[in-house]
Amino acid sequence: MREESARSERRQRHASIVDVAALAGVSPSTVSRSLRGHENVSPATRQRVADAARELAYTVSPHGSGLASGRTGTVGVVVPFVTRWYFANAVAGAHDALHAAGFDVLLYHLGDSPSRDRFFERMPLARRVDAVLTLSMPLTDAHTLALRALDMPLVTLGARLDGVSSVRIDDQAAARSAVHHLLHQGHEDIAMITAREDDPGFGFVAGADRLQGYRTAMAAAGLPEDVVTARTYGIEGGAEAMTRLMERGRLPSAVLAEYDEVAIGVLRTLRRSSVPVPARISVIGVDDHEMASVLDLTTVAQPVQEQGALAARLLLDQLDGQAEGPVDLVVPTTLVVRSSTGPPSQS
Amino acid sequence: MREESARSERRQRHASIVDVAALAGVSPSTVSRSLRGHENVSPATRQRVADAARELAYTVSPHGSGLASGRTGTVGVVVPFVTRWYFANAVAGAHDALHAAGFDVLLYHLGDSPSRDRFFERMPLARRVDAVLTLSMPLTDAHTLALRALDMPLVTLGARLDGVSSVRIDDQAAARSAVHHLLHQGHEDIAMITAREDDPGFGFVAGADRLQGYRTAMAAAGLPEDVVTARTYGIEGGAEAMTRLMERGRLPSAVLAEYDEVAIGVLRTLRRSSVPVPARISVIGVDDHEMASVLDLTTVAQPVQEQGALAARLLLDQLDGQAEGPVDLVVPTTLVVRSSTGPPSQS
DNA sequence: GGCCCTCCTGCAAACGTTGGCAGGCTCGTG
DNA sequence: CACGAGCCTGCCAACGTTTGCAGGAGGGCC
Repeated sequence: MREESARSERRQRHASIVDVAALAGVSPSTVSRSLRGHENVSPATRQRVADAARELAYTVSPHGSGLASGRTGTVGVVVPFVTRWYFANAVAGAHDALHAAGFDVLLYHLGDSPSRDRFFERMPLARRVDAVLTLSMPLTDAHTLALRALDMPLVTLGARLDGVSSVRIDDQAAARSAVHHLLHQGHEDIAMITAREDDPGFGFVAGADRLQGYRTAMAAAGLPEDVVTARTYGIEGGAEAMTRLMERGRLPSAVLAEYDEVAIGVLRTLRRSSVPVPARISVIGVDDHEMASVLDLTTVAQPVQEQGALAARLLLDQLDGQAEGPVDLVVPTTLVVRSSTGPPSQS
Repeated sequence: MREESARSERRQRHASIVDVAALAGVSPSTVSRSLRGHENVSPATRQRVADAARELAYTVSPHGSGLASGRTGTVGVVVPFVTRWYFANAVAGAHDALHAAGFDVLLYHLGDSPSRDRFFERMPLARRVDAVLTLSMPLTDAHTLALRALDMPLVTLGARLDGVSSVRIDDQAAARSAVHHLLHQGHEDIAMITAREDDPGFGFVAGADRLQGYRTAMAAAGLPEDVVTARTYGIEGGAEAMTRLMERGRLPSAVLAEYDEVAIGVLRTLRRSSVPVPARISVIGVDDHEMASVLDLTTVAQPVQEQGALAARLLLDQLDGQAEGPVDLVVPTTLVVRSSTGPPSQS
């Protein structure tokens, strides 16, 4: 009791716009206009207001402002797993661009499929944000419906959505270029490891496209497909899938992993089984994960932070009303050859 | 013109609490109370309100609510670099705990030292959040002052701050236990690589403590110190520092890295120089980074997501007024022995 | 049957800002 | 000197909730 009242007394209320107005000797409206550099405010007034605001350490209340203007100054960034390299980097890129433009970032870390469903059902974004950025998520129809219903600027990263701007790489081409690299080195027995294609609960939505690229490239070369689907995502998934691949008896001469984390899992299994890379088997991934350089993993690199920033920029354009309609930005990838790939063994 | 008016017409305004009230045949106050399950509302009314709200797809406006109640339902999470494994995991842990408690997470990705300063000067957190969680950041006095001035619940992760609750590991003990492991294997020539100790712009604030732990353990064993400071953080820093260490001519028999990413950089340099690990040199880190298992890196593991969740819980307790005063939660670490450490070579 | 208490509900006043509207002042021009 | 055109500025009505206060209805107890 006693303590509580003491505490609430000590907690000095924030200065409000009327306090600033009083101190500056003007009306609240003038303060509002002045502080936002809006319309025509005389330099003298502007100065007085600025001084008063600084003296009172005034910050505009997002609630008051949001209520009156209908804008929140906040963008929602929706991501399945921040802990994964790709997402963390995309979030960082997007955050920095948005923050620089004066927007706050509300992070929604969705996790697995069921929590994802719950999220889209409750749609907590409704009135909290001005725009939404979704990162490479496998979206069900219900999800996209919920997103569209928000009726606000929307950009997707790493995935296509009808009528929505997006930033991504050409996943099919990336996979093809990986396959071509292997073909070029003389491989003919190339397996692909995908991450849970059928139940996309955890996967990158890009998986299907990369698989398609692999198929196209193999078919064009007249070679048979060999696809293994990991039972879980990331390193563990790759490790487990590679184990299964080895248990089949006959080892392919090269493996294309859907993304680098899978490839890293593959490498771990191979090392533990003392299968030499690339002497006995070549491994290639997609992403150019931070660790690829450490593990000497050959990979098809994509610029992740840049894509995040690009997506943010698209969002900002839409918020400015500058946007011409949805665009689909496809950024280039580059093959980074390291020593996890090489010519197949003679045998 | 035409288009625009068409668009704004189509954009159906959100249902407000008075719409719900009208539909349910009650007053807005009753809707408010009912929806928050607050005071006593008759079951019949509660049901009618719930139905009306569902029918209109009503969501409370955070702005209206925030303005009236003074609460934001939002927690600010401040992090230097989300792209780093430790931070991404801590953010994930904290987010999930906060989200489960009904809070939104405003992410502030600060980056390097200058942007950090700018952030704390402008203090955009002021009226947007109910509480703040800062993740292992080296905070200057100006920073902590700005944080305290917010006068709201505050928790730090991976760092101590006077009068503020914190969650962390015992960094000195972690480093000591790493050194003891090496001593136990017979090493006497143990170097430590720290990440930019003097200018903590990028580093974990824990670095100083880990260094201290190393010093204490070495002194207790009667062995001389050998400290190398990396010029940048993470993998690249570790790689570069190891290069310098090798250029000195005499190689230590073991290296303790301030954290796993540094150790990973060390391993990269060693592999590229064909220095066998652990035959010629042992390497140990701290964290148990996701990649440690892939690289067979011996390390002192700490539970990162759990610490994030724990920190969130502390924050929630403070928001509930349950907190007894600041606590300093120290979670245990475990030595995970893999094959990057072994007895020193006979030579 | 009357009185008091409890339970439920409505009223109205905040909360802090924005933006349309209108009015006053100043300055330039004829 | 009069008139018109800008510039600046203030007034006021939102925006959507929460919450203290008060009042009405219904039920239990004597």
